[in-house]
Amino acid sequence: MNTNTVSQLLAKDQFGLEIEIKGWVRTFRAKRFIALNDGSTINNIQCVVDFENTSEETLKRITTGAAVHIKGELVESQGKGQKVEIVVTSIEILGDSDPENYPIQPKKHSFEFLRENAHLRTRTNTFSAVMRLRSNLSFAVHKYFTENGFYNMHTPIITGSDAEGAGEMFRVTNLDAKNPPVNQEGKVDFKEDFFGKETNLTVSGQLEAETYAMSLGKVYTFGPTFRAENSNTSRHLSEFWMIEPEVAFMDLAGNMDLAEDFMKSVINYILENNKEDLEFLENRLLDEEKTKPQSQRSEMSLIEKLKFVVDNNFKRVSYTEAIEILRNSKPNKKKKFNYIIEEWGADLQSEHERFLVEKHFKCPVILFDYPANIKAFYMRLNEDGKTVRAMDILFPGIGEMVGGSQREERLDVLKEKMAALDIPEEELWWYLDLRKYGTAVHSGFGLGFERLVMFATGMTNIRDVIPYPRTPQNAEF
RNA sequence: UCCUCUUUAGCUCAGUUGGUUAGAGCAUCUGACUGUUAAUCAGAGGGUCCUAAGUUCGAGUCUUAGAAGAGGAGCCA
Repeated sequence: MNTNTVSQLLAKDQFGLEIEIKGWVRTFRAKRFIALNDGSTINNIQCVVDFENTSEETLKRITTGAAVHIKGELVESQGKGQKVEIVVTSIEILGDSDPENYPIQPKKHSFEFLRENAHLRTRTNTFSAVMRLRSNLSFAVHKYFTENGFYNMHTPIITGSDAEGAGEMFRVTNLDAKNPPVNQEGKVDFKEDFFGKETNLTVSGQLEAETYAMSLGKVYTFGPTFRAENSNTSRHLSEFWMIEPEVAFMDLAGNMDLAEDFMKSVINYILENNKEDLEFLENRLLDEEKTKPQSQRSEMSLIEKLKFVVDNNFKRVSYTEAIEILRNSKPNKKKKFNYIIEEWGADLQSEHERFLVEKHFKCPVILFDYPANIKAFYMRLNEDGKTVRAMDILFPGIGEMVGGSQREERLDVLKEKMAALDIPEEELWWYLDLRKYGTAVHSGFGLGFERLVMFATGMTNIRDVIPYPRTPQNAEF
């Protein structure tokens, strides 16, 4: 006798096998039918209990959420709805689950409620599907880069430079918060802190990744990233996972090619390996859409959307072209936008990005060559002197999925831009060294992993695609 | 951080111009039934109406302050 997973048992086509299985009870119907799940698949296996020959005491302990060990025979199902089922010969209750208090009831729960029970929410179909997909997407990320000659690099999580400019940072300190040491200027003296200087949690591994790209050629980091922004939206987390490849001798066009090929590859991987989970999530979304008016329903189902991304080229549009499209668009002329586009140089608001992606092109869009003054200091200045080789990839329903650029490789230009933004050279002496010794064209991008998971699962709140979301005022679990 | 909305039973929600003992569905429990698919049928139990202060003869309902959650915005990934 072997201990199997539900996934393995459901795939078997030989009947009459003596088998064992351990899992958790999802529902127990008519004192006879256990729907058993062990996490190996979205599907349950039906276990048929001979209740006439099972003690009343045992039957009472078969409750939603209980852990059980079942021995029995795998047979062709007599009922409709499943191919195989288990005729139970013995059942052992491994762990009881008090039905009066168990929060996950056999009924629909709101995502808000399940978020408060995040330790139990993967016992539901939706969250188990989402987290299996998240796991496989993570694997697909490493698979893609490894197969394409990239080295995985672990960039530091505690960082000593505060010049990355990607957002507010979380300070890392072990000074006494009530009574910190103070210097002569009356400020906190970080020289006495653990690292002898001010340190923070990383907001990006990019600068460190650049150093490795300039020796190992093609590298990527995939790790946790922290932003202390007070953002209360369904698209932002204080702690999230970011994928950041960095490649030497690659220009912006190559960067766009890489990002597009990468995204198609990982989405294709789950289309091939998570069919059942995707079908479940697709049906969940279809049910949800039935409650909406026709005009608000999406044109494509979840799987159709994923296939569309894999099969079609992303639309590449320069910032300048995008401004022209927006300026001549209906909502701009009729003043429907909250921010009317009037001239070149305006920063694009999310309403503009949504218009381009969801109304105008109806596909993922890569915007490139942005005005220099709305982008970061390290981006490669174009020959026109006003734009930089930056690119953002915008996805329908998600917004900005990727932000990347060709990096400024010319020492003098980089120094000028840092000076203009008051970034002290001492802070980034090592970053400048890359431009002093063997500098070369290089590029990379950052991709928010959770936003990828959102797109792949159709979930609309980023807090529902990470196990334990960290957001302002919330670090439970 | 700003704007809008929400907070009533374990969950999802209703609750009229302020008025007796605050309701429904699901869940739970009890009983019936037993090849069911979120089983069905009958019955029962279950309430700090988010918190604090106020107005009033009387507040779930009105006012003020606060907390938490959601949606949108900004910022971004």
